[in-house]
Amino acid sequence: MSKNLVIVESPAKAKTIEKFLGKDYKVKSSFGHVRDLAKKNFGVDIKNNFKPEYIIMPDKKKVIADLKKEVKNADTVILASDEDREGEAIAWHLFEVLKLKNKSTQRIVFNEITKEAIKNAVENPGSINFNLVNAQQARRILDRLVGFELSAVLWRKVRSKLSAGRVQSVAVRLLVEKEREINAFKSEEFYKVTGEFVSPEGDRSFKAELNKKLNTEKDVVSFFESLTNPEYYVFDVEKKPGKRSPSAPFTTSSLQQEASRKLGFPVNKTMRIAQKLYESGFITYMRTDSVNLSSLALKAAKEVVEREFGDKYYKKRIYKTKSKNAQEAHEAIRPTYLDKKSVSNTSDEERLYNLIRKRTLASQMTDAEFERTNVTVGIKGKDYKFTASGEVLKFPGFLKIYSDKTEDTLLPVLNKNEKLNALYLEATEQFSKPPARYSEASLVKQLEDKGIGRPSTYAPTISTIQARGYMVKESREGVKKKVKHIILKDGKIKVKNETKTFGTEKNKLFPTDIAMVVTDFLKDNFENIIDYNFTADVEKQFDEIAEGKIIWHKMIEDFYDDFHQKVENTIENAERNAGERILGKDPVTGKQISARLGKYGPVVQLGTSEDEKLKFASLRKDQHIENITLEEALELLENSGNGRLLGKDPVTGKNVYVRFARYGAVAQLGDAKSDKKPKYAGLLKGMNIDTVTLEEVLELFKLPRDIGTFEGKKVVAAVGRFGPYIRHDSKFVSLKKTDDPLTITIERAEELIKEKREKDKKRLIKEFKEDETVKVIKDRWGKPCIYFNKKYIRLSAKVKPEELTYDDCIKIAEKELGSTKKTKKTTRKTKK
DNA sequence: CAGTGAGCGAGCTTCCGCTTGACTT
Repeated sequence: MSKNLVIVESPAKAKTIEKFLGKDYKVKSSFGHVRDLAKKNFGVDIKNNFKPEYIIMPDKKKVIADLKKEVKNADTVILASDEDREGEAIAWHLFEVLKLKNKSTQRIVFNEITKEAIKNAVENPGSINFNLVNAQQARRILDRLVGFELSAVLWRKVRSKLSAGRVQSVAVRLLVEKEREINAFKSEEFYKVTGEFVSPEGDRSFKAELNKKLNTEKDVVSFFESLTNPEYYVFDVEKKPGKRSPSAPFTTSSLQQEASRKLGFPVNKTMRIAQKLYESGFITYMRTDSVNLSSLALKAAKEVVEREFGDKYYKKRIYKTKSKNAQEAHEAIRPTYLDKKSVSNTSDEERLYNLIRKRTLASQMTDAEFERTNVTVGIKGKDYKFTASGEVLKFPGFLKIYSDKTEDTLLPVLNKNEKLNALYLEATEQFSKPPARYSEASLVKQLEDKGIGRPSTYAPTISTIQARGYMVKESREGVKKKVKHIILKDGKIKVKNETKTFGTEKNKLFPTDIAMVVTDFLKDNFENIIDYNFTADVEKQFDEIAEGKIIWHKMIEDFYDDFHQKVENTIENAERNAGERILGKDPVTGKQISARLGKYGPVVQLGTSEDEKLKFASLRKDQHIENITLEEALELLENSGNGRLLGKDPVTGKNVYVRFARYGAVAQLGDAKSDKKPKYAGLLKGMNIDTVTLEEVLELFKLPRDIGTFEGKKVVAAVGRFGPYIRHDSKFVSLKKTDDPLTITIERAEELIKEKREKDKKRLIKEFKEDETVKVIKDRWGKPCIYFNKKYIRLSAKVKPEELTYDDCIKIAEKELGSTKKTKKTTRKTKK
């Protein structure tokens, strides 16, 4: 019988600790918070000193029931949640919910999971720190009040189901302001001038760059023309040593950034894989803001570095956190066993583990040492200079393990005043770059720098602002621009025109129109809440609560009085905000033209609500309320429903357009207005609305195409919502990337059909005579499920899929679909 | 798949942080 029950937050941690503590201790986990504010009435009694009403979170009912059983069997309950504000609150909530007694309850903390630290903690128990608990309650209640009241204002003034909050609204604001900076950015052209120089003997050569940017083609040409019989020489050679130090071990945020940069992982993928590594016992906890390594880890790092690389690579380093608002309840993210070089066979886990291991070891290694050489090339009688720099690694230090793309750039040995010849000079036209858009990881970094959000919320925050329609993550093709390339060789100047792509974006975050409208609205009415310093300001006050200097509900009251007044004012006075921008007047009808958010997205509108008849046209995907011009709006209204006119179909004589539709780019045969039913065809991958030709589009209208018969049934090739496919016997088979629906042969189609049948057979677990459309099959992830009414219903692990009968399946399906089916009202459609 | 867009207004939505599975098409 174990006499002591220890409760920690994470089950993986529980397992480890149980090993350290021996038979008298049972270690269980609370799985994080167990209680939260009720939803009704905000879960806060505003008139009664903001008294919170807590309820057990629905998904924790079972956890609590289990813990209650364990409590009954224990003499002493030891609350061992994390050593921070949230952890202290968890301990208190457990105390309350489990109805613990002061006498038989202890509170312990440790920030290192080692046998020594835990034994030490158990031997020195304390009690719950209520100041810290109150600081957490203040944090929670403030977030609830701000979140729910602001969201409710948005529902009334902008659009239903929107959200706002202390963290997410600032994240959205960052995206919006960056986007506007980029839009306002005026790109300037300039010329980068470089030359290749060579010693008179021809044995040593190097490239160097002019120390001055030239702005126009004219400047370049006159500079080149001024170089009649130029005398180049080595003006200066400078050598100096350089050093680079390793970075601190990983925190959640820095891990997300590096995994994004080096492995191309989105933040949620990084966290999912890190969680796996943690659960398998390979790394320490992955949600942390600490850069601290335990004494044990430091010792292990020393051993591994000295063994693998030798003494002169080891250097003990202690890092201090720089991030605001850090709670440091955990260690930095590091391997649990540093000498373990490899962990598993899935390559993503392996790669992330390797990154963590190398970063940890590197953090305890010596500096990398360089020798940097700067060479300046002069021209006799001119002020212009060319410069080149080279870097040679003298001692790798930590770079031995944590490389940062450092290649030696070698310069030849050169002597001051030595003569040089130029093989050629060249000038390439460049454009100054606008500020970089945020990626997921760089947005997280920005939030962390401002002390907003916590390690456990970075990834969820990104998902939330995306789910609310404030942001899209996209890759966009750059714009092709003509650039000039001017070359001076053998005293002759040549000008070449070249094409270069600028501004290509890969997996970047773009704020939507609704994000701009909401941000402006919040800025106008709740400036202080989405101020970048708001979190830092309230954090200061939470700290004072934690130190017992101020009373938590007084702090909330001070904040809320003012805040709530603003909420009331806004509801009363602010106009409904659809982000309307008046663009001007229609030169034909004289009616007003405006751009705003419509029910289905951004639109331009002809006329005002007083006018009899309004006309609308949706904005294209690449157009925004922010910056659409009157001319563009007129064009949209003019072509409303049509799009870019490509020409006429030679057969029917009808107009052919390409336009954006609900699910992507389509070609359209016939006018939306005059023709009853235009014919549509989805564009193929690689076709672009701006570049596709009439000929290519006319080909598309040949689809669906009969390609022959197979087993006595017709085979048809076409393009659908999910791409090109063939249909046979009312079954669909997707085409492979290399197949073209316009040219695919019946032979190839047969192959694909057979392949699909084979695949389906492997997926099939069971089918029924009663109804052919109901099956038990494996889903995309290989998990057994019921296929019913074109939907997949996942089976719980307890059910044996092979033993299911038809009736069982129907029962499960009805239960699942019935319970999740929401009473969705169909919008009434009226036709005038 | 390839249209729609006001207002009418019932009943819904929403926050941040701490944790894992269960879930996804």
